[in-house]
Amino acid sequence: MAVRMKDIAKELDLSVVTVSKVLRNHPDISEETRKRVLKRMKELDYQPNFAARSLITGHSWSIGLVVPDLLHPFFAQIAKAISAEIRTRGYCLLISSSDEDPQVEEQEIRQLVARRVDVLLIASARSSSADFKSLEGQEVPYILLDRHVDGLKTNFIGVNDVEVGLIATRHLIEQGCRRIAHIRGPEVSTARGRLEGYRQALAEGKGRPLPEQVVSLGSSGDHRGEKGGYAAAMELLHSNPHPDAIFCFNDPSALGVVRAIEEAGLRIPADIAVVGCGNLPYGDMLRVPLTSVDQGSENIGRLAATLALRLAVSKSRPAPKSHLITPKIVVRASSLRKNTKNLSKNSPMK
Amino acid sequence: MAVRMKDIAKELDLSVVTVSKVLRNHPDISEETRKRVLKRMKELDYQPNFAARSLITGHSWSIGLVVPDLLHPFFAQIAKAISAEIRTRGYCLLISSSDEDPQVEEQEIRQLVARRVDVLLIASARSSSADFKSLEGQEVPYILLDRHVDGLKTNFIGVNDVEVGLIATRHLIEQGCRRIAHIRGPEVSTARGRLEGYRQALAEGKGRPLPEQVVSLGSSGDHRGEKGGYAAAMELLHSNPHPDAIFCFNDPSALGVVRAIEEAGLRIPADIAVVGCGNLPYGDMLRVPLTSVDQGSENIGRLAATLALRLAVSKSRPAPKSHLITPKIVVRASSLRKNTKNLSKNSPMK
DNA sequence: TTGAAAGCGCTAACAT
DNA sequence: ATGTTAGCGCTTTCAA
Repeated sequence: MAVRMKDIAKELDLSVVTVSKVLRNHPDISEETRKRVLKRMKELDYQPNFAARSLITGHSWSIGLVVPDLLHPFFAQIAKAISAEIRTRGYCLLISSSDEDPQVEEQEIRQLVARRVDVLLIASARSSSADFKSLEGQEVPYILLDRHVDGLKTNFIGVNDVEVGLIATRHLIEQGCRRIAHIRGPEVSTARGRLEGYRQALAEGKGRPLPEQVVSLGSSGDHRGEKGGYAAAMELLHSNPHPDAIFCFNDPSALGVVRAIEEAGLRIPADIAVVGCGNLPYGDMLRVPLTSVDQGSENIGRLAATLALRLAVSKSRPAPKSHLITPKIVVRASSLRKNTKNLSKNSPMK
Repeated sequence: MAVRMKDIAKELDLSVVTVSKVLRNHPDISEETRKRVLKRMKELDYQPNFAARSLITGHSWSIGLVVPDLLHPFFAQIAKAISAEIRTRGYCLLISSSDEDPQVEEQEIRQLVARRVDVLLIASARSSSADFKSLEGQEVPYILLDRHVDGLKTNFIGVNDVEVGLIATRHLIEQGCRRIAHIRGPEVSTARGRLEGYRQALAEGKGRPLPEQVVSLGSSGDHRGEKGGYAAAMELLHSNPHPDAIFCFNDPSALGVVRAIEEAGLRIPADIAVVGCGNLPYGDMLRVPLTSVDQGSENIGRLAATLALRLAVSKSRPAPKSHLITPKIVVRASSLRKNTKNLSKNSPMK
């Protein structure tokens, strides 16, 4: 067995309580005793038993994170940022990748609740507020990431998705595009918001609103969305006249769109401009460097960690907070028809 | 507070023990009692307290994973695969991203040990076996992933790195390249192995061995290695004559190499062929589709999970096992000078 | 088939 | 400044 407080206490002829106090920097300990205990702890490489500590304090000093897909850079970046942030405060991160499966997500959340994580961070694959009923019942505080649920008054950290749709579409209009299509994502808040922003931008001009043309990615299990984007683009290419710009729900689908356009023998951006969403790593190294809306995933991670730590310690349950990141567009060749002041000078590679 | 066994027991006029037995499917329980208890548990949404259970059983039903960088698709894929594999068995995954920092790694490992994870999976940023002394002392079994440490008899799951270097270099030779350079990685087993394979391949021909030319990526903190690859390529381009092929330690550095070559006004692969390592997602969508050695990260994750689960339950400590994945080359335009039978038919996008 | 007693390793409240 | 007592929620052992 591992070394226990009892062992150290016995060796040093002290009580367990004294040893415990030393461990937690209790003030009522003489310098001498403290030194003796600390020394022996070092020598024996003592590690306190968290299970025992958790049992009595009710805290687990761990934070749970559920994401739809850990491989997706957006979520990986969030996870990484959270990990870095909480580790300095002695917290651990329990991560679970739900594979975009609501069933799995539900089950994993139960797991994490049973393990008494101090806070739960969820980038949910579900969309109905009913799904969160069970969570509301629990006393574990939780934060929704990226995707929120209508009618659920809860902590939320994500991107202003309407703004995403707005700046992407506005950018395309500025580039002279007039038949701008949108490939929308599944029925989650992010897709709805981006669609809404797209529509707002189309309606914004002085004259009559630009025509809207929306197709759906479908909710296939293919997380990369490359295939979905390809299929959706094929549909758009067969319309007459075909669009002169496509704003895509995410970068993977945009890559599929690029492929479809190239196969059709059309040029990007001359015939059709393309804008994605997420600012994929190495977007600047692609065959057609991809214009994309950056969602600041690192910021989301940092903010989430900060809020999580606050919730973890606060005994009372503070009023839910919403935090919206403002997205930024990163303009690259896939949409650059003329020089605009919007062009980011040092097109970030992240 | 959450519902406890005691509450259920009292309500149903049973003892805690009986409830506990029902929970764990103990056979000595009458069908009727079992049903009653199970029903009430459902109604109250009872979640057993893992801390209490762990304290007494000594198992935490959790597995720890330490990776250098969660954002790197290679490690993200491993994490995802492990997560999927262990979740079905009721285990949780504690992930920590060490940022390639040995200090952080050490600290995180201590954390995980203190939390009594049942198994520890480590893709280590360290290279000396001395670093693992403290772990040897602990009773927690651990598995090294991807990078192993010489002289440490331990569980290991990774790629046959010599084979990686061999097939990459052989491929370049087959393509007619004769001045093949290698940009090697930092002093870890993976970099050493690939270098070794590179050398073996150069020596393999009938005539006298092809000349070797090796530069180092340097151990900069830049995980993407894009900058490092660029710098290393610049060095190679200034040699006279410059190489006609470059085999890179990883894909990010290969991207930097591509950039350097293009800036120098040379063609890929006509003037210089490039091969990377890791088979980055969307490698086929790059400006220069990148030939790369796939390391089967998903397999590594699955194997790691399987072995981890075995170690988690076995009371005795089985003899350490090593498991080497055989890498596969995915040939794309960056190295394709002539048609070869090596060209994978359906150039996988994963 | 059920339950009483003991205790996992630690912390909190209260002596001394 | 140090120790005593009690108990966190559960499992294990053994008795009924």
